[in-house]
Amino acid sequence: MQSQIKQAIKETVSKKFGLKNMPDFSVDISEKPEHGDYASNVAMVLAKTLKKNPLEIAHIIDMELEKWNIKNGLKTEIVPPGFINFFIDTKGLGLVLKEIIKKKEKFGSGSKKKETIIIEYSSPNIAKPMGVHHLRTTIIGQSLVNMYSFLGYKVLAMSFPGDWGTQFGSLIAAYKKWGDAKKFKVSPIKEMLNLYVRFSQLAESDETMQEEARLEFKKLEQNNKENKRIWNLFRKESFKDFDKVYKKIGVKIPLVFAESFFEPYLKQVIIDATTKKIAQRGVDGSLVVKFKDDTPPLLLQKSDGATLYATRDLAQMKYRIQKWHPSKIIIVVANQQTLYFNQVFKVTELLGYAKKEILKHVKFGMVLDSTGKKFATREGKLIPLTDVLDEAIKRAKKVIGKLNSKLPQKEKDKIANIVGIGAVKFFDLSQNRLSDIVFDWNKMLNLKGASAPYVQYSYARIKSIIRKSKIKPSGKIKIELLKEDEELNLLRHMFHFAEIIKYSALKYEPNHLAEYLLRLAEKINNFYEKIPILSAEKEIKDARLTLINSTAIIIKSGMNLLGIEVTERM
RNA sequence: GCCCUUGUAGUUCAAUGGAUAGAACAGGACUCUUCUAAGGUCUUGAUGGGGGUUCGAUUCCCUCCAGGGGCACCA
Repeated sequence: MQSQIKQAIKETVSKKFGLKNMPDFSVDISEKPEHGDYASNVAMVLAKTLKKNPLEIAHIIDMELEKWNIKNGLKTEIVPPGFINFFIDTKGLGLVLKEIIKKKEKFGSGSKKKETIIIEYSSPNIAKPMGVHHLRTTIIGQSLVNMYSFLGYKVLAMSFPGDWGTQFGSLIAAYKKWGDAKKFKVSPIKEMLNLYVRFSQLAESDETMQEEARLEFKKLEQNNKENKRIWNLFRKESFKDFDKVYKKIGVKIPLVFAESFFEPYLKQVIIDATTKKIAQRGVDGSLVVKFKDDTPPLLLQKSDGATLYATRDLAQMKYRIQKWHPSKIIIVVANQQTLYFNQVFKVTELLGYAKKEILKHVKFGMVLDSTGKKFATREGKLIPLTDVLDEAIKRAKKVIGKLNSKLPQKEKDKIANIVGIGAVKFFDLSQNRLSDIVFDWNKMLNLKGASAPYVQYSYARIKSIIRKSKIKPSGKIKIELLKEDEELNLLRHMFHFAEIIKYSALKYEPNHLAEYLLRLAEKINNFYEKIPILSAEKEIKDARLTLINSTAIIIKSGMNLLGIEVTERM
């Protein structure tokens, strides 16, 4: 509807005023009911070019649009300083309700598109537990995957785990020095972290240790048997651990291409870079890309011939582009790496792999420790993600125990899982992704107020009413029976579902969808307080049940797009 | 030093150049013989400072201040 209104205005204006270059104007979703459902600023934008009073322009446009409005179930109102507000009439609202009932969980989804979008996210590092800081990339990435799929794109969800590089030289060196096979077998992840921390701390003041690490990695790249064996051990245990975490948070990433996968492709990148004269070989043997502008140079090969993260990233860019021809590659990685991706995107274009424009770094703020600094794994300050999730489930369980003691234990556990994990995810997804988050247990595990449980609770209450009604809503829509403000406000809000998803996906900002769901829950709660359903007269009861049933569909659908489950009881 | 990013109630966060800057938590006052009180109603309270562009700026530009991050042999 939003885009239809905009298009209609555009046509009307160019016809009426004969404007060739239409200045950009907006058709926004109104924030307040008294401003209608949509509002346009077109008259104010045109005021200067046309040298006319904006109110006068608004009236002219409105008159021209009148027929079109009636056809589409819209009424308009012109308000100073020159807004044109559009109100959807009851007929229009009835059509929406009908569509929700018909399409169910597909309501708001887009038609199938040919474009392929690659979304790279999560990408944990081998030999380290997944920490809270992996939460953001994993959850934001997953919700983008869900939204773009819903909109009809062919989405390739992909992760690029770090299993190669000098840090594995450090680990192998440490394992050879202090490794204990027994301890390793008992708790491999903990042992790997210990080795890494111990080594890094010594290496900080000891140059020879760093040299040793580089040497061990070099040997790994040259296929040294013992080093490869140790590395495989690390890899196997790590992937097992990742799978556990993914299972717990309900994330599935079908395509996993670890750094080491691209080893055979590195040579070609080096050849591309040298033959195209993009990179220069230094006297010490290193290979560096220098940029024309003031972007700092990017190293592709060390003086000892070993490759770097950037080399492997470029290899994967080439691989992906040639294999899938994506129209967009979205990479969900923290703020930290902004400069790095600038460099890599530039080189990708210089090498002729793809235009820079199809590459998008979706960056986000970092999770900081209580002192406001970043979590440094090297100093062993990491908070494992599983700890956070377990604590969330524990807290949810406590609340359920207090409020809903009649449910069987098994169902209670299931609900605690959905609520606890949902709360953690929603906390992250409901805020603007660019700001840093200072880690705080209470903040992250909030189960009250503007949170996942708030939305989930609203859903459970609707479901409870539907269960108690003992009748199936007829599905017949008699919109004239819905007269109360609370009913119409609810419907008006549901109307915008599809637009919000599009907007969220386009901006790569799931928080708009989260905000939308909070407001939807708020509206259903207002409805719940004031409008009786079960005790209403038969026809009205049926209409109201149809209405809340469709609200439930949207809540579920929206929460699922954020990667959060809902539950029938809680 | 250069680059990226953030700064909004006591606290944690919203706000697509629009209309009276929204929530939540904390504080205060109400609300379960009525469909789940993880709810609802009322209430106190904010755009870091200074310029500029605009009919209109939390949003765009400049500058200063403060936080976080980055700047070739780590990833």
